[in-house]
Amino acid sequence: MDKKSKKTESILDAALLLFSNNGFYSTTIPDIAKAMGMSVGNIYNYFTSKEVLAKEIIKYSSNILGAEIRKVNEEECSVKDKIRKIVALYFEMASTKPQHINYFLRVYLANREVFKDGCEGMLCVSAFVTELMIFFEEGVACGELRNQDFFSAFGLFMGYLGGFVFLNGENVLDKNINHYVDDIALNIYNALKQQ
Amino acid sequence: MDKKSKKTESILDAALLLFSNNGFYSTTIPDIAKAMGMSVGNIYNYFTSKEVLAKEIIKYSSNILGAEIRKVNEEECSVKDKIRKIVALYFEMASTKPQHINYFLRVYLANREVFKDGCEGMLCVSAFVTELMIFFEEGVACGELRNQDFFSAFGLFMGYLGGFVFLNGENVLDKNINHYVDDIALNIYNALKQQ
Amino acid sequence: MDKKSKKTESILDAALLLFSNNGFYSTTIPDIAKAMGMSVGNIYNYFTSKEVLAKEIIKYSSNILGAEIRKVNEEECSVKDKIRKIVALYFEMASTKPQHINYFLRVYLANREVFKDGCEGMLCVSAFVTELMIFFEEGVACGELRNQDFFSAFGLFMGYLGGFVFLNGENVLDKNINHYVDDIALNIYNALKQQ
Amino acid sequence: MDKKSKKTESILDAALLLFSNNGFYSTTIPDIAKAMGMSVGNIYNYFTSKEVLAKEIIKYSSNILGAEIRKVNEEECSVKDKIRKIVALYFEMASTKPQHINYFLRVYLANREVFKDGCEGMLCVSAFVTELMIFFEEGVACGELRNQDFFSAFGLFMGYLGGFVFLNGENVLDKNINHYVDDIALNIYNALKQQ
DNA sequence: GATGAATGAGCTTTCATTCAT
DNA sequence: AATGAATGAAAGCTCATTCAT
Repeated sequence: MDKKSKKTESILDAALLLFSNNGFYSTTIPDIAKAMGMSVGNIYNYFTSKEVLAKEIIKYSSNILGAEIRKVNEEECSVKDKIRKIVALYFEMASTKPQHINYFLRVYLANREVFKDGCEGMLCVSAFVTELMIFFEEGVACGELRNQDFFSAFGLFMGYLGGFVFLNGENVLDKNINHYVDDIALNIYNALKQQ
Repeated sequence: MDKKSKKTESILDAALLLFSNNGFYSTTIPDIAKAMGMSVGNIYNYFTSKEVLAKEIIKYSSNILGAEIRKVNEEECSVKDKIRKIVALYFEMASTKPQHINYFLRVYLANREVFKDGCEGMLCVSAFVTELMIFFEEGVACGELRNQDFFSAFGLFMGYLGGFVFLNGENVLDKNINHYVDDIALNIYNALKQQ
Repeated sequence: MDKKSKKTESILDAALLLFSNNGFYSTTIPDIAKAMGMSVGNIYNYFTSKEVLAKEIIKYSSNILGAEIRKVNEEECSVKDKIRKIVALYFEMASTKPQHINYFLRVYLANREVFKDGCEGMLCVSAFVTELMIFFEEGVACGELRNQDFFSAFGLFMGYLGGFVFLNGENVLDKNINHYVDDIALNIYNALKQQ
Repeated sequence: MDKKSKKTESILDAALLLFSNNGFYSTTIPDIAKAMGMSVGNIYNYFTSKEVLAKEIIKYSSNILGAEIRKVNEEECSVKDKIRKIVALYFEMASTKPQHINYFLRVYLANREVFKDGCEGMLCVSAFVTELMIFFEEGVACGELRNQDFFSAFGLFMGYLGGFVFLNGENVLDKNINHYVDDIALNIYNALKQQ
């Protein structure tokens, strides 16, 4: 990776962290610059506006999350196990690198006006959606999952996991989020399996 | 209802609409005032700050949604039917009065800093959560639903429906959202039912 | 005193207290109304504006302070004793009804723009100035005080006392302000006496 | 002095002039910006708030006045002469750079709420108070002044001079303020001298 | 006389973006 | 590439004053 790409990525990382913690509008460009030890003006040499930066971040996070799911997709195991692995990695991510999931929940999902131009129709999260689509279609193909509308299944999977991470952030769960993996994987499997 | 309460509620309605359409930070008090044909200063005679207004709105919407679910809870029918009715009313709401659900998704869920003081731990949405808790516990009591952690079930129900409404708003669904009611109700039932 | 005058005076009292404690600009008409248990609008039936109210108050306080000094002027005693009595009553006032002196220091002396029209040249504090003028001229007439420009003497007297009350308010004095009466009366006497 | 310090000081000068002429609350940040030919926002790159600016100004003026008095303190002359010189320089200042003294009278002395945090107990005017303390203690040490409480003497000195500058500003004096120097210096000397 | 909802101009402060260096 | 001072529009909020009741 060349020097320019390296700096571009470190801006993405710093901004991701701040946006996901404090929200898009409560994070300022000077905040990001200070967090990086970089000047305000120089950030604009890498991203032409705050909105563009926000759009690049969602693609960046979507790629990272998608790559994790691809690893599961490439494993040789039952669909039931795959579901468990995806839930586990999602919650693992929520514990160790929560910025990716929080960015999705707090920035992407919420500030639609920011992602209006250029991210229509899940375009900016397609890396991630695609992997789930592969997972689902393979599960249907091998007969383990019921054949249904993809978005009915996707909404279940992602809404459930996202909602649960939100509940965890609200501190309403009795136990650590990782304790819920089995329960939740089972619920998802029961919902999607061939009855 | 006296005159003052009436105006208070009409501010809630106007602000709810704007916040849910444009987001909390992209909606200004002048925007709300203009939408109401009211002066900026007068809004502050009813709500002491923009944040306070946002908190009152989430309680207001939570009450309205909760009241709808209570009606289903009070009906005499199978749990399976109740799930279907709740999904249907949720999507009906998303079609006819989307501001309530969008406010939940776009404002409450996303702008945590705004709801920090006074809404901790789902406090401001308790009217709504309580009804779902009643639904779930009755379902368990009559043996139709598997006994599991409430939040595992709640996260499924609400994450799923919320996520699906989001997908609908993104225009990625092939059909009108009401066409998915049966699929989704079935998935939820399969996930939660006594196996 | 008729009902109207009574209410007028109670507005003066309430506003005097608030203005002297919090300053002219930091006190609002609603503050005054609330302190009185009266409506905002009704205050305007008694005083046509906040500025007019402020001007009436300085006359009101000047009358009260002037009346106190007149009592001393009317006593039969040496000029030296009169000085002591005036200092003592001034500090007594500063302890028991500080609003009058603080209004003079914090509102009248400071916010010149408010008193521009109608209070030029000490006009609004003439009741008070006049009494000190009488005191001074009698002292000169009886030979106890040196004949000098009145304002040289007035500035000493009032600047000194006012400044001292300010120091007291700043909590920089070691002892209670009343302990300084003798020292200060002596200093003033030494400054003004026939050498 | 570097460029940034230079601009900081020129903001202090501009704001001092406006505050002392028009009062703290009647002077707006846009007023100051316009007087400087600078943008509103940029002022906040130098001072974090209007209150902070006001506090910096009182320290700035206190330093300037203190430095003038130090010069007198360092001269070799009688205490009587020093009093005259201090009175003369004070009135000279009141004529040529009245903003410093007026700021003290109209802004610092009056708007206590503004100077509440960080300027307690004359802290922000200590440069000035210290010099007068030195003057007084040297006068006592050499036997020319009566040993008395410092604040009794300080209140006389500063209250008198401040009060007189106020009277001058009110246009009630018959003659130019500089004509009163001898009278006033004599009064102060008589008050403080060893009898 | 008495009320207090309503007005709207104006305040302090913020911040994305620019640009001379 | 890098800096950070500078801009200025726009935000949230306040409050003297009015006026229908």
